[in-house]
Amino acid sequence: MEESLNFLEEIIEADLAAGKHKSILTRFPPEPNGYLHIGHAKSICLNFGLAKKYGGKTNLRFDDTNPVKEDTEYVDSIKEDIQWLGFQWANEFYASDYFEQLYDWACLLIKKSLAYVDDQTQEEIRLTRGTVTNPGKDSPFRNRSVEENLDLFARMRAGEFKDGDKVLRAKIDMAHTNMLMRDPILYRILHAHHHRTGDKWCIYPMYDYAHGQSDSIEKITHSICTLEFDVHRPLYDWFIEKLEIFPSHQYEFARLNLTYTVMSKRKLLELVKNNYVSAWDDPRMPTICGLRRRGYTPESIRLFAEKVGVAKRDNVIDLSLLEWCVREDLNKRARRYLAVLNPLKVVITNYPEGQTEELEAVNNPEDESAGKRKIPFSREIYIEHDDFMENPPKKYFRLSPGSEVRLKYAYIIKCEEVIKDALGNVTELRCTYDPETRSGGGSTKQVKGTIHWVSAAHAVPAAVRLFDRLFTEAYMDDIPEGKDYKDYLNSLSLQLSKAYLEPELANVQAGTNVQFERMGYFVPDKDSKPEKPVFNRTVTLKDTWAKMAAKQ
RNA sequence: UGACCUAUGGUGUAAUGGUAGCACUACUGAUUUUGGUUCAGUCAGUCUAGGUUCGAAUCCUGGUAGGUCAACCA
Repeated sequence: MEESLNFLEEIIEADLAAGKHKSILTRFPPEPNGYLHIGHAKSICLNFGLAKKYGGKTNLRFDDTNPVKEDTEYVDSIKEDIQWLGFQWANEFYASDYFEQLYDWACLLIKKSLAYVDDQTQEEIRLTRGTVTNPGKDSPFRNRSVEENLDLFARMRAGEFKDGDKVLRAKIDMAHTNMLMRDPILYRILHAHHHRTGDKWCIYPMYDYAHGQSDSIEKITHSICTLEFDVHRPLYDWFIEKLEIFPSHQYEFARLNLTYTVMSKRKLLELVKNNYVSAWDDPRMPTICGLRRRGYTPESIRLFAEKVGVAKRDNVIDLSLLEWCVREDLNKRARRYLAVLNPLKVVITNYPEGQTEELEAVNNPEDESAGKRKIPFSREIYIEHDDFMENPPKKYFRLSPGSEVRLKYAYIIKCEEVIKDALGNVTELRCTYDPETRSGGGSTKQVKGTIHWVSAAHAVPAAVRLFDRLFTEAYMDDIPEGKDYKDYLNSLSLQLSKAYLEPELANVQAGTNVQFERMGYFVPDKDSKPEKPVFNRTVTLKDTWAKMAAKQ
């Protein structure tokens, strides 16, 4: 059975078969102006994955041609995230490494009468560019002599002019149907400090003038980018042709869109800047570092990238696929523990006071080699508040007055009495247990429900936040207008301040992924059918654990 | 009233002129010390109208729908 190829793999295989390249070289070219998100992860997995599959290499190149937006902080985070995802670049380059070469090539274009210095204002340039349906008009400066252009361009570099006074433009065709070909700007004057070149330059190349040539300099064979750069390809090719340099080729694929998820760098930056979230790595963020804090593994993200596929049509991936990918990975690897997030006290009235026994629990039901552990059981325990309902709907399997339920790894208990406070809130349950039903004791008694619990005397209080789907749902398609967005986000965040954890969890190392036994909650069904549980959203503890340890 | 890109179940993605397949979701059943997991199954698709062909998701033409392009951003 032959594995089917995506369109990029087909292109590469054809190129390799035709002897066009001996091996392939791809690149991942982020602009260091923000943190990487799940959309970049797709691109990273593609570029590195393709190179790996065909025995090639991948460069990391920072597209740092706009100093006013870029920062070293972003460079560092990008490198960290790529490595965390499990990829290693062959070379670390910067577009700014090529500024001198790019300048020389610009002079070459001038000499070939293919570029000129334009004195028009930004406004004039915009107006004379025409529209998508109307051709543009030639600049009055379009036919300056080579000598004058060379002189002016050198003086631009020397800093003789203010920002915006002049630009260098390619001389192509002001009536071209592709707006990008209407004498695109190559260089603009920007008296700004660059995070790498400092104050050496006051003219900076534009994306179109820098990207293809950078690819060419590095001899990138397959320059893979997203669909919106499709219209840039003729320009990309134009520079390579006129400069007669290594013919890199650009290929476009559809970028990733995820339901309920904000993916624009601009909006994510807004969330951080306005303190709607704590930082770029806030677990509610769709950034790679945010996903990492939420407990996503590199493996799960790589699996996701593989599952979403690569094509040229616009797509919106269902968030449930991403969630499926973590569960798929973690179900097999992460140990499971008991933790009660929203506790309700239960006193087992017929269990001897002061008695404690150790019960055996399985560390991972899908992996026997993970072994077993002991958990303490005693007269007073906490159960999940949601696991008790005073007036249960028809198909409720858990505790309600008079009903029986199994405590995972322990006994079957029966709810005998409900205790309420003055406001009528349920504050405690009185239950009895059946000593014959100890787990593994051979009892044949069956009950419909099994719930998790922790011994009140032994439990560890958790002063941490839990990261799970509730956070995920905070990503809406658009950021709501107004200032209550922060409250909105917080209302969707699950506070774990009340939670109690099984004592063994205190020994778990920081940075370990763990899963809690059924992290479920009830949501009313849209068609107002009886409410329906949503289950096992693979709750994981990661960096947060270190914070909790520090507090104690 | 432009150019370019795209169109396959609810969502993605295969099939490259020869049986429309796979995954996620939803639903059903089996197993189950959590309703999770696992296993089995069900629902559901070629935008439209012509044309070429023995045969079209695939090639051609015309429509339609969506996307991209008019930063001195990338």
